[in-house]
Amino acid sequence: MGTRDRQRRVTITDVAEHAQVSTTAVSKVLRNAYGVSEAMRTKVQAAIDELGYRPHNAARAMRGRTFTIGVLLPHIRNPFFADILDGLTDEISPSGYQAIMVQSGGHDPAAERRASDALVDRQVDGVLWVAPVCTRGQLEKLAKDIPLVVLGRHDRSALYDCVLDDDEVGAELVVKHLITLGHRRIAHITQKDTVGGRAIALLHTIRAATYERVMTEHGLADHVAVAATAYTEEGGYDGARELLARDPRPTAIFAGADQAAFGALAAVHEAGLSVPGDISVAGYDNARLTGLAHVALTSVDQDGAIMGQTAGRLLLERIAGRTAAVRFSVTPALVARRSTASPGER
Amino acid sequence: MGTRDRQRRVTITDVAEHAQVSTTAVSKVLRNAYGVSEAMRTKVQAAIDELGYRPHNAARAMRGRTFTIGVLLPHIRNPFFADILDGLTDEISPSGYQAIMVQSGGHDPAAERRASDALVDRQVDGVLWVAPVCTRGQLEKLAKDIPLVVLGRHDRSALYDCVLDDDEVGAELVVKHLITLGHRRIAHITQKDTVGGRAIALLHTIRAATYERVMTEHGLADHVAVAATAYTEEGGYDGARELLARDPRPTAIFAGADQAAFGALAAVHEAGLSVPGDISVAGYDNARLTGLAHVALTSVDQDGAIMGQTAGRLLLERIAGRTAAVRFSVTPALVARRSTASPGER
DNA sequence: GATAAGTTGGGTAACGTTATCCATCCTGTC
DNA sequence: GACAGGATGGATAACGTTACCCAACTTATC
Repeated sequence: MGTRDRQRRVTITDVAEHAQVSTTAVSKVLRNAYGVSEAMRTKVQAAIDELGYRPHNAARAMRGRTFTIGVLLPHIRNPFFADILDGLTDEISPSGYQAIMVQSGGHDPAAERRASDALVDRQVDGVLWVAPVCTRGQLEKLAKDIPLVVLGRHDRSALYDCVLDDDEVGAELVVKHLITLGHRRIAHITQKDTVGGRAIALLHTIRAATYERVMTEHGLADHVAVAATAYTEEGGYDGARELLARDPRPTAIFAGADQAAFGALAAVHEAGLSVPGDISVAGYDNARLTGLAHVALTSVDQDGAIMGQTAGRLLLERIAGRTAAVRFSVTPALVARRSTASPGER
Repeated sequence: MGTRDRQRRVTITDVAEHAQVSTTAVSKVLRNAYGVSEAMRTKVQAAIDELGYRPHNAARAMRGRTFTIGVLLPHIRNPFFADILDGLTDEISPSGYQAIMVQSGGHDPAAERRASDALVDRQVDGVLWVAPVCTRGQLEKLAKDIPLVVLGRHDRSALYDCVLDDDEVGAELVVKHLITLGHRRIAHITQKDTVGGRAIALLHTIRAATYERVMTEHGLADHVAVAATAYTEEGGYDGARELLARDPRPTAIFAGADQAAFGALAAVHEAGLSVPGDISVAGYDNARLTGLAHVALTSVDQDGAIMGQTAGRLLLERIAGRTAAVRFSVTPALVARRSTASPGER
């Protein structure tokens, strides 16, 4: 440990001595527990302030709560996650809770498992898991130990709460928007399933299925064209190249995520085609960059801040004792920008 | 706490019983401590695997290490931070360490303070602080308690290590690139200082100062034009509008960060001007999106993964006992793309 | 004025781990 | 064969906090 001379921390005992009371009394004040007079509260609070005492989290974790919420994110490259986190923080910090994040690593279930273990080992009071790829069984196993809210999955479970975007509505908005503009050959870029049948609950599956449904409902079943790559720039690039090579070429591409739409835009430009003159492109997520004047991507806005805020509220409720499962769905909205137009129009 | 029936955790005692040895022996095996025979090691390890034991982090924190590195990020909207985090994770996970992230909130020193306290309270073994805005004194105070590596600040201190990009080299590359292309009226977008004199150490100050130095060295002192807004899209947008309104108009804009460059691009397009026909635009950071075909932003690449990896190594060294301060500087490289060209050229 | 009921404050045993001792046991050495 | 010295394993006291008790006191009730 080296010779670092960490000055000894101020403990609850120091505060108790300084205020001439017992450690129990101090602990009660800290936890807003029953059985503390107003006089006691002010006296102890004064000592706390005077000594600059802060509770030792690890010691707390041995007995009670840690006042920590663990957030599992696949990665931190998607600005949508930042919105979620901000919403969560707004909701939980007034109650003295702190959010800590851990990267779960996206597709690799083993890495994801390690990340979730890391939070459990650190005794967080609750977990917000964004876009998990593991099985529902594993989520339920975790939920038995710790209050859990899952964000961005269409699973149903009696053991944890779900916060999700209504991807069916969102995808329908995009496809109908393109149809209304006059497009018929509308293609879709989705994510390739890495895992088997259980993927049904994942949001990209919903978006892809809705795309096919709406196309079929409008008599465009023959024009369904799907490239299964990934919700990344590279995936969008590869997917768009694949779709553009088809004959006849689609006049519109609906990418299941903005990141993929960015990649698709690059591929379209590279092919010497113009947007929206030759090809309309639409995304999903309404990431910050979509709004920039030179990108102006049509997208679907899901209010990440509200989702994060709700997740926070649900976690606090669960920590307080609620056991019944709750499901919260956000209705998304279409944001039409200049990347989509009627086919043939400039 | 509700009626959740958390099944009791497997503890070191359970492992000891199962392996018919003392808890001390198990602890020694876990920590690779001295005084354990090969036979003992395998026996204990077998029991650990069989019972699926995982060390209880909070309990560890009471006595020894937590095997946790805390990472303070201003926010998670900058993909450059993701590179840093990935590099850090690669470096520390083989040693059994786990990184947890906390948002420090950017400009607000009070929020930053709360975030850093949160990590200290959670007994992390070391802290990587990315782009702190607090005073050097506060950093040193923290460094007295916990091994600290600061990333992205040009401070010097005997108490903590620094990992930084050589912003002087990077900024010089950009300005010289533009001058070589034939530009003379080169403007710069920088960040407005929120805090007083100490800001000298922050990277935007270095980039701005270098811009002025190189301009002056090339006899272009009269053409120096700086807009002090912020390293955000909005800041870039506002800054570019301000610069474009000047007479004579600059022929090139060097934005101190890619995010600002994106905003500047939007403003240029909105003004009906073309890039690079009318205006060349360059950024700094080489964020992922800069490479996309339809953005193609000239930028400066600083290898975030290497920086994160180095930070991880330095932290492990400090945890192991090193006390001498180290300073690690990464030399950046220019990535010229289509957003810059000779003035008047199309 | 005796008793019950409620309020307030404190003593203390955990929680799971580690580090410092200490007690063996084994292996050479003279 | 006595003894030193190293290797190995274990007992045990912390670490800072909380929650379950119980004791003492105050107020209400008959």
